[in-house]
Amino acid sequence: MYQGHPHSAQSNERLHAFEQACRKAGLKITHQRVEIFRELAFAQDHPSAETIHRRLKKKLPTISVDTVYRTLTTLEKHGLISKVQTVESQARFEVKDDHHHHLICDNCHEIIDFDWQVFDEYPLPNEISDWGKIKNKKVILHGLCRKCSQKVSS
Amino acid sequence: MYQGHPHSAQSNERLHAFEQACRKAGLKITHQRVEIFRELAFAQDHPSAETIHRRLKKKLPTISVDTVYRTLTTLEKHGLISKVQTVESQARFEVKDDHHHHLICDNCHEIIDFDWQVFDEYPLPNEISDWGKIKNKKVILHGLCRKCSQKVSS
DNA sequence: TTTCGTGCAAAAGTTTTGCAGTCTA
DNA sequence: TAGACTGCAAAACTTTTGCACGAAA
Repeated sequence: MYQGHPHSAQSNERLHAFEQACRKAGLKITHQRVEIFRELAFAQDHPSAETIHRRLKKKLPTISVDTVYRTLTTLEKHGLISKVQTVESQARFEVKDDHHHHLICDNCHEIIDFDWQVFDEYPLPNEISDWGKIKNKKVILHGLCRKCSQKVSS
Repeated sequence: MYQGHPHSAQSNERLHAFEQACRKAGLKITHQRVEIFRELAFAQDHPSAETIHRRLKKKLPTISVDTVYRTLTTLEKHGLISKVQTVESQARFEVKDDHHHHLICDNCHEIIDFDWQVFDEYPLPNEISDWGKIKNKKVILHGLCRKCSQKVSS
């Protein structure tokens, strides 16, 4: 359910898989790309391009925002990451993973992932097949996270 | 499931309810607001501010884009309409209605509504209650609509 | 008549793009 | 070395805001 710790073996695997995928796609493995992907893979909060840029400046002081945008667009085009559906003005991203759902706090805009296997296996209503071909189904829950509901009520 | 025809009794009811809600909220009932709401209520495609503006120019040639933006923001603030979650750069809107789900074509970006009562009544996973308080649950299906899958395959 | 809303124009916020130099393979 | 990638700067696109006039209650 949750993503690995920055220094775990699982993390290195993830970066290794990323480099493999880049090679396969004919993308050069640049310092910037690796760091952007790493940032996204280890963040649990589905950050925007601006957020990723801000965080990376500590490590790569000269990285530019447009590189972050360009890289995210490229990686999305190659199916390595995806945009998250939100009602916010800035686009937010996550490492591609079709099988999870989102829990969104309407106050602080935190987005966290959750699994729901029973739902995943549940058949869709019949009428849907008339519409076309479904590739992905996802549940999005909105509400107030624990922290925000305490703030609001206090 | 679907929204009423422009000239049905149901439609007039909808507009009437809108005017009531405006009065209750202390909002003046201007020509522009009524037309923007009407456009949204009768459109079945969850239009963006730009789209609404383009469509309204036939009827109200002098209406400005910023009025459309301002009106949509105001109506959303008062809970009469809502933003739709998308991965697109322009925000899209719909008349507020908590109990329906979305079917999105990844090619032409058509968004249509569907009902799924079995899901609505299905209990959430237990762990969710640890996170906070859920106010709304929604299913979003992605895929290719019939028209687009034919185009792609031909 | 008073207050709120609109249209205009300008600004702010988000993302994309052309170009010249830099780096990966 | 060749082609792809980056950083810079400028542009494009989306949305918001200040102000003066116009419209609703």
